[in-house]
This record gives sequence, C-alpha cells and structure tokens, in this order.
Amino acid sequence: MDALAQRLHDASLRPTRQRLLVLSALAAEPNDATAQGIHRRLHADGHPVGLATVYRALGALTERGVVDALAHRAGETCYRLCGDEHHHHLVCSECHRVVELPECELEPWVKRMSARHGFKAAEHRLEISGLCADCRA
Amino acid sequence: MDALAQRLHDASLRPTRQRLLVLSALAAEPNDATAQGIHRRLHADGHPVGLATVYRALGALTERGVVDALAHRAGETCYRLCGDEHHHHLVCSECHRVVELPECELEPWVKRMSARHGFKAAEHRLEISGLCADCRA
DNA sequence: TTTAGTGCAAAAGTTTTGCATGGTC
DNA sequence: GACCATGCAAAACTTTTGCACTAAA
Repeated sequence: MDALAQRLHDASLRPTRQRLLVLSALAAEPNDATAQGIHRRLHADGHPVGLATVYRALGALTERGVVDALAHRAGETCYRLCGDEHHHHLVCSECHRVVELPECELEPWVKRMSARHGFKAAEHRLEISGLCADCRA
Repeated sequence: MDALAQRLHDASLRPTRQRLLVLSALAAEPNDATAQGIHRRLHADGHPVGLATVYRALGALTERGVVDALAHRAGETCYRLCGDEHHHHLVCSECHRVVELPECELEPWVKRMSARHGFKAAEHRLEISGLCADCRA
C-alpha cells in the first residue's frame, strides 16, 4: 500500500484516503476499469467515495502519467495502472482484457516518419484492438 | 451520389433520403466524424434530419460493415466510411497541427505481436506526438 | 398493405461543474 | 491560515427508446 502513496507523492498529489482507494482499486483490477466501476466497487466494499471524486482522481492521475486512459470502449473511458517503461496495448474488443506489450520495435519507423515531416517526435502510442483467444471460441 | 445508393442496396437497407444524406456527409468528411457533427452539419446545410435518425442510420450502417465505428475519442464514437485508406497521425504538441501518414509498415509487427498473445488483430491506431518544424523555431 | 424508417420528446448513462465544507501542508 | 480536495446536487453531453406517423416494397 505504501507503493501507492509513493506514486502519489512522485506525482505531486496529496495522498488522500480517496486517491489511495482509487489507486488500490486500479491495482486490484487485472484489466482496465471504468470510473463508474471503480466507484461501484469501492462502495460495495464499504469505502464511500464520491463519484465526482473518482473522476477527479482519475483525471489528475492520468494527467501526470500515473494512470493510462484508454478510449477503446464506446461511451465510457477505461483506466489502467501502468508500469513506467514504454509499452503498447493489445485490447480485446469483446471482453476488454488488456495485454501489455513491453517490446517496441517501432522507434526507427517513428523517427523516420517524423523527420520526413519536420517533426521531432517526443512520444508515440499504439493501441491494437482485436479478439482474444477466449472470445474467438 | 449513385454509388452511395448502391452501398445501401448492397447492405439491404432502404435508400431513404436521410441515409443518403448521412452517407454523403461521411463521404465529404476527410477524417472521421461524430454523430453529433454529422447532424449539425446536415442542419447547417439545410437538410433537416432527426438526431435519432442519424444515430440509427450510423448504427445500421456499422452493423452491416458499410461504416467503421472508431472509439478513439473519449465520450463520443467516431464513424468513417470503409475503404478509406489506413493511416496514422503525427500531432504537434504545441500548435496541434495534424499530419496524416498514409504509409504504414507496422502490420507485420502488429500481426506478430497479436499472434504471440492469441489475438486476432482487427485494427491498430498509432499516434505520434512531438514538435513540428515551425514550433521548434 | 405490409413493413421498415422517421421525428419528436422523454429517458438513460457518463462525465463535468458550482459551491459549501473538510483535510493537508 | 492558505490552499487543495471532497461531497452533493445540478447541469451538460452523448446516445437510446417509445410511440404515433410517413414512406418504401
């Protein structure tokens, strides 16, 4: 639990009860979670947190890179606690399972394309969506 | 305009005035468009179509594969006519200029990674952000 | 004339915001 | 004490749905 407080500290965010709860809910989630889902779950577990607070916490965390926001589901944003190293996402469009791809061989191509258009690339994000093995069965 | 009616016929959808208007709005859009945007645009052009009708038309067209639904923007679904070539975006983080990259050499890597994790990749989106030539000066 | 599509308004769902209150530094 | 965070309720949005009505087959 201390690691979560550390993450907040590194992001210059005050370690409030609510933010820690949101972070621990994200940490407990194997895949990604919605703001509504986190809110529901916290309440079910007897940890009352206002819905607006959940949204504000996720917004602040996303803004500082502690959490990734994925817009792969229509109508609602999904959030996920991520490791710090560069990686990409493989998302199942059916069950929303997320697989992290730590390997990235895209740099050369990205650099080349950026240079061709006069850009100095700072970062890139790739999201692959498709059907996972289970959902294809 | 006849090509659009043909698309509807192929999809076993009646070629109504409203559906043709929605399709032509999509065809006129260089990138993707939202339901709200299409509705606004049709009204501005003096072609009154109910908002619910726009949603229903896009839903029916998506269901039959005439139109692609992209969930890359948080809060609203984007649509585009199929057949538009695959491309990626280079975005300037300073002036928000967007450059389209029609060339994509990522397929092999995407396919390989998907297969490695049991996925059947349906689509992928790459967004590169950095500074454009003007903003670096 | 049978069936499918449309318009309108109301409803449902997600996310944001205003403002008074409470917690952190 | 100054400032930031929270809770609540209301508001803003996107999208869906029920139902009477119109247009296509």
